[in-house]
Amino acid sequence: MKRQTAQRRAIEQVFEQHDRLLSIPEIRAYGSQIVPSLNQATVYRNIKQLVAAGRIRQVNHPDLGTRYERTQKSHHHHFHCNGCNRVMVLPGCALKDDHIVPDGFVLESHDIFLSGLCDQCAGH
Amino acid sequence: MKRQTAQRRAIEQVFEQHDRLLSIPEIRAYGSQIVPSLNQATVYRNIKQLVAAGRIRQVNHPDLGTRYERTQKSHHHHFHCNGCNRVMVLPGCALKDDHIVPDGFVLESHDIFLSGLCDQCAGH
DNA sequence: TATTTATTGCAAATGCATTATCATTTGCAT
DNA sequence: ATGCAAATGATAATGCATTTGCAATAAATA
Repeated sequence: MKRQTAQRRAIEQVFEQHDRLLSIPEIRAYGSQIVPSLNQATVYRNIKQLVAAGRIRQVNHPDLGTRYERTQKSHHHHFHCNGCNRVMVLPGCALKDDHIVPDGFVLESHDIFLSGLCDQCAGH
Repeated sequence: MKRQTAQRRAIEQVFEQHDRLLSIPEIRAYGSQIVPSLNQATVYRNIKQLVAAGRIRQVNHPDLGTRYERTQKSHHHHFHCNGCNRVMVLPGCALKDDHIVPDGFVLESHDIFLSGLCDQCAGH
């Protein structure tokens, strides 16, 4: 990551414009609107570097596979809309506070994946 | 699934003996203790049939990939121990009851994946 | 502006989980 | 006990996401 390139700027811009979990094809599609030549291999290469640099984070969604999002966000969970198939961010924590692991267990982290319909898809 | 075979019985037995999320290699390893010849392709074939028959369910763990568990269990979540690397079942629900999705959203399902240390790995 | 070399685009290659092929074995009805 | 089709074991093949090789392009630096 020693040089500024239009492709890399485009990819970062995609994450600014779409504040939700994105797949490689989505990143490539949105990025192509900025830099039409944008190649899939270039997306992979830059995503890898951005993850290594700590600017974006990989999320393995149980239903959708590998996705990416910007790191600079506070604790949140992901909501997958079965209507529009997008994954949006729900700020805050949905985990019960009390006593969810058995005695003796140490809880270090958790991931919560919600799904259903977003307001647009649910409302008629 | 028209015939009873030693292999299929062995695989079902594995799930009875190990009441947690199992990977294909784990199923194969435990099953081999019952039927030594047990082949990996046979495991895949039988797992597929057992899933189709509704006897076991596939779970895509965000950190560990594809795993399987018996269906006949009430609502629960999964705890991945970073010590012994097993995934155990925590009965009950750890989701906050109130107002976790924005207005207008419809919540249909959720998956919660916890991780940390189990009692055996945490206790000294 | 010329030079250097990181980065790109393209296509082929890789790794991996899963599936298909096929000869052999085995459950089960007769 | 026999015959037939389902199931197995061994291995090759597939699909897919991701990676790599390489020539061409384009940032940065002098």
